[in-house]
Amino acid sequence: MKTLRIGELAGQAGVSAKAIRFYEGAGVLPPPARGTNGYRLYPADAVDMLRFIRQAQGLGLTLAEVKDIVAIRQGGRPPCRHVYRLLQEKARDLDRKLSDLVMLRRRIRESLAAWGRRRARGAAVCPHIETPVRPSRRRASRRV
Amino acid sequence: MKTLRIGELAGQAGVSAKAIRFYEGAGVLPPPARGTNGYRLYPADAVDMLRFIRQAQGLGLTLAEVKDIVAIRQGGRPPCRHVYRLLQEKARDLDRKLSDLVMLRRRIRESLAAWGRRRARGAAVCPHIETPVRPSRRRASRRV
DNA sequence: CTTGACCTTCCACCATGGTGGAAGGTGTAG
DNA sequence: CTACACCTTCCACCATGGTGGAAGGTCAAG
Repeated sequence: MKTLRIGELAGQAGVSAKAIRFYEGAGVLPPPARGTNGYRLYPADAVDMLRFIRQAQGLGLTLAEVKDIVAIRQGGRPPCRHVYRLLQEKARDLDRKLSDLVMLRRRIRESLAAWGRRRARGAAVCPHIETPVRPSRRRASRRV
Repeated sequence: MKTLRIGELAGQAGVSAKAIRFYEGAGVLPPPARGTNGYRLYPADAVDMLRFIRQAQGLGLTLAEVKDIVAIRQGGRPPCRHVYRLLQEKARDLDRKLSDLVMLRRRIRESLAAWGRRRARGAAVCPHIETPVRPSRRRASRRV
């Protein structure tokens, strides 16, 4: 099987070599084999792994979470329940986040619409700031 | 008009005094008047301002963005177009983010379902990792 | 007068997700 | 042999959004 050096892997996966080493250091990406020269030698499927990492990351998982998932890929099956729970929780997180975001979007669109109307009538206020503050569990959507 | 010291403001707005000074330093919160003793003296509506900041932040705006908006609140009307554009763009961002998140959630739910099915049939794999990678404009939703 | 709560500034540190560069080894081409 | 691209490690730094603590000033109560 052909192995890749870090630069090739980086090129193919669309990340920087720096980032790859960073992932390895962070425990997200398993340490690869080394050549006699000390170079990292990655199996071809490391590309998929990296793409998965980017994908998961881009979709809202932190590296720490990705790490857990990737660890399971390596470690065989034992804690696969863990992934299950993690993903279940993530799905719930997303539900909350989604509804928050939908509300935010609606509010922004309303502000924009109101602004347009006032603009049309010549008022010179900036209504976006004056949106009523509904003191809810704002903390709920932080640290997601 | 009654003024508040930083601790009172912090208490009423539900943020730390540290954070308030941080916001001021970051240019998000305008520097308040000072007493002869050097204490910061906030007008009562600073509470609203802070709540607005937290709200905006909690809803996905960065402090830099909030800063722009707040600057306009202070500076009168001139760049109110700017807020308009900012919010328009934010709304578009949210559209993209929302659809990405909906996809992620669907994928996770599918993974969970598949896992349940395989589990029922006794397979010992971890399917969540093997989700196909659709190499799209993933970057589009980063830096939001 | 002392105690305690509050305020001031400043500097350091935390996590997260990296990037940049220095100093040095390796490998191939001309 | 030299040049150049590539690799190694390590340490520093960036932004973001803060928190913590030290050193000192202020103010009201006891």
